[in-house]
Amino acid sequence: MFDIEKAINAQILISRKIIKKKLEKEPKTICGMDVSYKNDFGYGVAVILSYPDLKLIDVVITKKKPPIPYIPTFLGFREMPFLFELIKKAKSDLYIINGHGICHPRKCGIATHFGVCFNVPTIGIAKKLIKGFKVINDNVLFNNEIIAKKYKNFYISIGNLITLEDAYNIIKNCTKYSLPEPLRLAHNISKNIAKRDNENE
DNA sequence: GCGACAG
DNA sequence: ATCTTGTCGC
Repeated sequence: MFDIEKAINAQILISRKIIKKKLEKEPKTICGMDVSYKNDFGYGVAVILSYPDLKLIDVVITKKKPPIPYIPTFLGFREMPFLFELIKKAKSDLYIINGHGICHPRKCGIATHFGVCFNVPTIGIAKKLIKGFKVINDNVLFNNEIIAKKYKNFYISIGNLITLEDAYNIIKNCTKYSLPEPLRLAHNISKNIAKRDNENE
């Protein structure tokens, strides 16, 4: 059973451990992570690219059943097991996660959840805002603070160990199409694997 | 009937 | 997220 009260408390504790600081140095590698679903299974994929030239370095895949169904604002608890398996084999200077970072009611979207738990720099990328968040002039405000930036058709917020300015510039530098390259590739691969794996049954 | 909230 | 075809355009 999924205990909502405990999950909320966990998110609050995690949010207190966010470290917002500039990257020590420019990342040499960036990893995009995403999970696609088909029937009972989820397919997690991590794609590591060099930066800033964006050459493919590695792809890691994991297949398993998600622990809980999707519950808005608790995505981290559903997908963390996938990210945990992926990071074992996918070490990188920076991680881009499909989902929000601190642009979340308790400042604990999946990118923050993951970034704090594994003490790695993360950026959250999401195509839609969570209920209650509004964008004004491409800025998402939360208590008079710019908590996320809209860029093209998605939103950028920090997860952990980075600043929004750094995150924005890096995302800008690695977005050629509708999503940042590491994430776009992870998304495409996970979707294809989910489809293909299911066809062989 | 009301609300409709990442993936 | 997933269910789903063709079609327009570069």
